[in-house]
Amino acid sequence: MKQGSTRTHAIRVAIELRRRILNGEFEGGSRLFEVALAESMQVSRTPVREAMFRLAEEGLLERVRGGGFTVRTFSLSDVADAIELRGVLEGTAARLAAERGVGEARLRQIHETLEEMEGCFGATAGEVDFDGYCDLNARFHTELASLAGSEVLRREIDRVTHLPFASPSAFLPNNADVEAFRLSLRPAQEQHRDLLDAIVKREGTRAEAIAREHARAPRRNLDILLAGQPDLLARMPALALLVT
Amino acid sequence: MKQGSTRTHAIRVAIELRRRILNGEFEGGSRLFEVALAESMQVSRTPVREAMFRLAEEGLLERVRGGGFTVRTFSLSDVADAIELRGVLEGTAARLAAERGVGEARLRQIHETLEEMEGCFGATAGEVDFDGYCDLNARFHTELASLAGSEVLRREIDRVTHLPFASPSAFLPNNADVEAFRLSLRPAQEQHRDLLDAIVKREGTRAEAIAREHARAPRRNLDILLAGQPDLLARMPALALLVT
DNA sequence: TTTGCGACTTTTGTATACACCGCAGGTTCA
DNA sequence: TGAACCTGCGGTGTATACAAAAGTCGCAAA
Repeated sequence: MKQGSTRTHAIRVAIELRRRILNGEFEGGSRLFEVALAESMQVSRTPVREAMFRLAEEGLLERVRGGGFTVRTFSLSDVADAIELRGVLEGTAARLAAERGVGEARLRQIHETLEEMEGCFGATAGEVDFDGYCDLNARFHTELASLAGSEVLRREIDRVTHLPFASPSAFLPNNADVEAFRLSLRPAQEQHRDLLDAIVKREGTRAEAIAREHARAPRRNLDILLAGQPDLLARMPALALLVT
Repeated sequence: MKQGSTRTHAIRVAIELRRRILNGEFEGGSRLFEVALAESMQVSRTPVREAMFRLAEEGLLERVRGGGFTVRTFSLSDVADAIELRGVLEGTAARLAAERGVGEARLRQIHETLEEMEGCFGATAGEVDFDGYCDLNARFHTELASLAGSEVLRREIDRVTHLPFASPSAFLPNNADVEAFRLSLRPAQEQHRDLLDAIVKREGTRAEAIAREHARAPRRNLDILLAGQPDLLARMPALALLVT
């Protein structure tokens, strides 16, 4: 394996392996063999093992009795639960931020992000800079997770968010062609604004409720896909782990 | 290292290392060296590394830039946040259980646990079987975590609970001599009962609120210790990681 | 005195060989 | 005929040697 951009083999293998898993290159639940992977990536078993430990920590692999790992599979209800869970955690971050108060600097920063997001919307209803919005949306949610000043909470949000279908931008990118998705962005942005408003006004319960509801947008989009666009569904990399 | 009861060296090392960390045998934030540990446990570096990966996953160790691990330290506010977080997650489990409904078998089981706990209380106010109650309390909370039928949520609760000071029975055991603790058990048991009642009646919001409030009991106990019993505080193994 | 460079040391990262465990299939013995 | 046992194979677990990188110390020059 070539000395790529990253530091250690283990990290590179982890990245490559993650890519393959999310691409659906492995059967759901199938076992991963160290030797085979090591050969296919031109490294020894040692960094492969380390990479597998890391992916297990991420929740993409599962330790199996008697040693080794299998690719973890998720049911549709797991996806729904993960989204619900992110909503609960972000809601807690928002509530605590409101209850405890937020420093000037941090508040200014996330407001700035909010205003930048505003710039992604064009004059007419359906006109949106999708990619730009996605990036900024991710940044907004990262900043939100830190807003309560709790490292414990921030970590946990980070964890849940790492599941590909539970990220704040899940079921958004590469789908600008779905009318319903584009139109859902404006209300989402309104929720962002209301959320900050509630935090500033120290309205913890309201902030929590808004954050929870806001997290459900991807869930709605998923339902739309399930109902009407199975072809698009298949193109979603986040859903390769789904077992039907 | 002798062939102990468990299967692999890596697991044994992880257990032993966890014990040492929780015993406070390492300075907070201090780095752990693979060779030194390997020698002290009479194994090679390989299982030691694996053990450290596992403990990092648990949140007891922290990866440091440039490789290696340090012992993670927690501030008092981290402890408070972890307890709050457990409350939020158990609250979610309770709410979802109420909203979705719970199967007969599971419901009967957790009710059984509840009744067993009742048996730990004696005739007079302060008379309690402390150890028995602790065990059953842990069981009750485990069953609660599964009650919503969400594997994703159950895992996350399990994770947070593994931090020693965030477990449902934290700041309970070995402290039967503290009057305030013993007296707090009866109200706690009432909350258990109310919680199940809310779930059975499908009152999700009420169930969530009770679970959240219930999780704060350890927090109150911690405050009591902080205020009046610093000597007892020092005897708490869960708090060895605390940096003041 | 301070700063920058370079060799040395320490510690982690990787490859590899070997040990061990479970399992499947065949063989042998009652 | 069936059951117990041997045995080879595919796989992970562990030890160890070596490579590479990061940190450390001292020395020299400005």
